[in-house]
Amino acid sequence: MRVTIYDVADKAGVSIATVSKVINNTGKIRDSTRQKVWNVMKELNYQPSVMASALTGKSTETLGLLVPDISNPFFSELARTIEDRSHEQGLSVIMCSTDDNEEKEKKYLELLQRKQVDGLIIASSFNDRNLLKQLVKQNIPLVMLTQDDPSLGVTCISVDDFSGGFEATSHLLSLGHENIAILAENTSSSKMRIFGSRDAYETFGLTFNDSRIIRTTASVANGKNCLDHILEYNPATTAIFACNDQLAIGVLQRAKERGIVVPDKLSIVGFDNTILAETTVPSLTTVAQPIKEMGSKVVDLILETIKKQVQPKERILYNPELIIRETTSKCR
Amino acid sequence: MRVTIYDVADKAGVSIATVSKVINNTGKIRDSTRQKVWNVMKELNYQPSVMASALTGKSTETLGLLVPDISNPFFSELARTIEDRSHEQGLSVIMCSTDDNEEKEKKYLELLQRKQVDGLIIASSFNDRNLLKQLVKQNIPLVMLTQDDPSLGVTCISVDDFSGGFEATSHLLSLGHENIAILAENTSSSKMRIFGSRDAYETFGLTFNDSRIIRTTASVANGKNCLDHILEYNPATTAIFACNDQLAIGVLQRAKERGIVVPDKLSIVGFDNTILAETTVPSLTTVAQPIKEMGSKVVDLILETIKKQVQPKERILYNPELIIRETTSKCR
DNA sequence: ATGAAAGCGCTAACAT
DNA sequence: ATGTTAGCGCTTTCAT
Repeated sequence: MRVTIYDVADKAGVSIATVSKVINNTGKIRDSTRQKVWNVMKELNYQPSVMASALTGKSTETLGLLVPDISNPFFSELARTIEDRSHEQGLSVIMCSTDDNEEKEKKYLELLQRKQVDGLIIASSFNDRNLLKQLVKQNIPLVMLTQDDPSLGVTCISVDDFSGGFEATSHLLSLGHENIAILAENTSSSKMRIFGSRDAYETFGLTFNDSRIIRTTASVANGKNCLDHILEYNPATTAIFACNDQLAIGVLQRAKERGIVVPDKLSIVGFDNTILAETTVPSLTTVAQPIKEMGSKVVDLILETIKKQVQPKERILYNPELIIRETTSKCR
Repeated sequence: MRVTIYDVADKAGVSIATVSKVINNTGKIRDSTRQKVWNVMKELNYQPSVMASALTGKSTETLGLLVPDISNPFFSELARTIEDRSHEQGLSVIMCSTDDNEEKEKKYLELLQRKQVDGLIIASSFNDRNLLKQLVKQNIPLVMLTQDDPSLGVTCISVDDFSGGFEATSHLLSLGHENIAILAENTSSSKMRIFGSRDAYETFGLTFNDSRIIRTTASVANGKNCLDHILEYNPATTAIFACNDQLAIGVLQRAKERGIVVPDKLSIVGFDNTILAETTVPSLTTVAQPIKEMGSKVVDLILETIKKQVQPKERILYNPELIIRETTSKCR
């Protein structure tokens, strides 16, 4: 059987209360006693049960992380920094890939609550915002990541999507492209990127056309399909702004398959600057998010929220950075 | 406060024992009572506490997953299938990236034990095999993934690394390459891939040279450095077999940077067939692992182990598949 | 078919 | 400075 606090107490010749105190560094304990207990703990290889202590009201030292898909490089890179920072602070993280699927979102949220996670990091869009509102009402520590939705009244950390969309589109516009298609997801971030794009058009004195937006979800395969679609219905398109790297790469690959030279015949801008962006040829012009900073920050923030027991509802926007590589060139 | 079993019992006018029984579908309960309790649970949105039930000896419904690095596409893809399968079976998974760092390995193992995870999936090499042996001795359900080490006496799931190494090298050899460098990690899988490579040499009646092995760890950056090293000390090298895609891609990129045309001047074979392999240009010849099957299987197996409370110690090898793309060609 | 009560491993208030 | 004890929310005998 498991070594319990009783075993330690017995062997050390003290009460369990004393042992508990040395574990948690509370109360007043004589140094010699402390030392004795320490020794016994080591000797017995005693590991305090998180379950038991959580039951008494202490924390579970566990965070829940919801992302659309952990196998998407952007989110796995994000997850990695979150994991590192969490572990540094003594927390472990349970990962949940929601696929932007309403049922899964709900199920995972329930699961995580049953597990009494200390806090939730939500980097996945929620079809049913009410679920989130409920969490807030229940005062469950919660920080949104890559999901800037002020209406929720919780802390949001994200890149400045508006500005990112603006930069990406301005870049294309300044290269002379006017026939630009946008590949977007059904998320708040995509929405803001589109607004940024629209703003760029206006800045350039051009009119933005909603019909150039194609809705889809992040995957290389979808990127390919989108290009097929574009070529069929808008063959005059000279540039594509994809709201994430995976889509951009799908476009890039299909272009290659169809003999369309990038960037000569088609310029492409992605978003996220994942590892994928560097490994393609031509390498992908994209908008970088400061993944490390964001991941680190979100953990610090959720920890703070947990400690203070109040939802701080800040709104933190990081600056995106347009990284010009080889998939964009002058329109001709 | 949280809704507890007492609240439900009160409101339903029964004892907590009865409620417990309907939750777990144990004992004999009158249908009408069951219905009544069900209704109250729904009404109160009651969520049984995993903590409390775990404390009574039931499972925590949690798995620990140890990988070298979740942001490595191979492992994030693997993690995704594991996560999916686990959730299907009602389990959540805590992720731990060890970086093949002995301290982290130890720390995470302790952490996961304190959390009383039901089982461990270990896809990370262990510097200190004793830690693993201890786990086995403590009878903690444990399955090794991508780590075929029969000496451990536990179930191992992996691709047939020997055969993978053989295939990769045979491919190169049959193209006429004889001056092949190998980029390997310090893992059991790399070791077997090297043996496979050696076997290929022997099959071709050639002698394998240990000095052509370069040890490193998985990352694009390391791949680049390795090529620099090779070019300096073995400029006659015509082909490289990298034990994972990241290294292969590093090589590919550096080759491009240095003006070495792939595959004309240098052939490259990777391993894993991650998303990266398809997105490069030229696309990467690599050895595919059946990630989905392996991920699914490992969860089923650990579940079985948990249920039966005995370590089954099977050894499951999946067949690798050489995928010939564009980074390999005849030596000339 | 249902309930009372002991116990899981721990914390924290209260005694001593 | 240390110990006693009452919970925490649940499961599981054992009564009834």
